Amino acid sequence: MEFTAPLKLNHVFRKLYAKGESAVGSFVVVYCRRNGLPGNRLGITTGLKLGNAVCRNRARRRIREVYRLNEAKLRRGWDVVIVARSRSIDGDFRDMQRSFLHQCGKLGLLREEKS
RNA sequence: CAACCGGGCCGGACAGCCGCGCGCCGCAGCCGAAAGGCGCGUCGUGAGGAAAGUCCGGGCUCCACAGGGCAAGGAUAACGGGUAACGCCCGCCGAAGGCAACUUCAGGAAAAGUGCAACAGAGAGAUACCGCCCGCGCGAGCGGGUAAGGGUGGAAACGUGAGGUAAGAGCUCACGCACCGGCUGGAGACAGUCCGGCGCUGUAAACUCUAUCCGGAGCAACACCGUGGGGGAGACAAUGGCUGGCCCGGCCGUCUCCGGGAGGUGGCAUGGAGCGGACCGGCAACGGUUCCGCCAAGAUAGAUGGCUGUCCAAGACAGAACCCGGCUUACAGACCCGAUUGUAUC
Repeated sequence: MEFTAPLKLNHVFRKLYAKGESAVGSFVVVYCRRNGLPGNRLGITTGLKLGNAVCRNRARRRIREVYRLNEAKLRRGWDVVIVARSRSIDGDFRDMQRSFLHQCGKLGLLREEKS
């Protein structure tokens, strides 16, 4: 990924859940907050409720792929945490991308369209 | 051909584009004095038969290791072998099931002792309800004998037949059964048309007894480098604490709360009780190591995904986390080998 680092510190996750902006979609829940860094940091949460390890892996990979394909459209300097919901395991991929972009638009994460 | 039984093997494939972990090599790219790091590119490689449950057995690591004794707890349970070891595997015995191939087994001891045996039933190692027989009584009944018959029950005085008797009873006999001792066979569990004794219910998945084994915790172990801190408050001063049960012995100021803190490297992967084939030994598990092949994930918010197309039997269960040997559980289906039974044909 071009400008995104993994987010691994547990206290950052908790801070985002507590103070970050959020948007709920049918595939995922997105939390975000400015981080004061030049790039973004991405964290993916796949809870035990989703199923066994295979299901959780699959959800995480599909979410990472959605993020990767649409990374160029996002603003920089944000921490983003994406929480998987059960449809992110085997829902339609194009619907999932559309839903994610809509959520990002709500949160003001999308870059201004260059006209 | 069908049904069934046992074993083995595989568990979507191929192509294109984009993307990821690791390794090697390259680079007139960036940082650095250098070592090296970052970036980019080529090539290679990249989850399972159960990776799972964490149920057993080990390796490895630390703790306790100056020990000694006792107790407790846990595990296993026919016999012989295999193995580093096992509660695993193979063979075999016994029991149960199946026409059979074959499958299943918490398979030591009830004559060391204690307990329990609900309901039913007269009675559960202690018994006479009905019945049968004898005696007494006019009679209802009473006293005694009796386990052959009835009924109850998972289980009722070893079973069947004959003799015997007042009626009966292993009381006696024949055959059988169970147990104990001998003899014969077998390496042994065990088996036997043999001989003698004996006739004593079940339950140990009740306590218990017998034999064998077991120190504890785990890679978030542990080692090294680095960072922060080396502090404050309180309690008890031996009649205390530690030596994860107790005693002897040994050691020591101890304990609780609050505050501060940053992580990295090794362990860790070209391995090892390794896998496959041939040969030799063995019924087999397995061993020999003689020969020939095969082994290449190693993350640490945790690498396999997305899209498109083709094919088919239409993709199940499911993701390595220190490493091995097993067990158990989950699983759409595909293929191969062998055996049994039935049917048809020769």
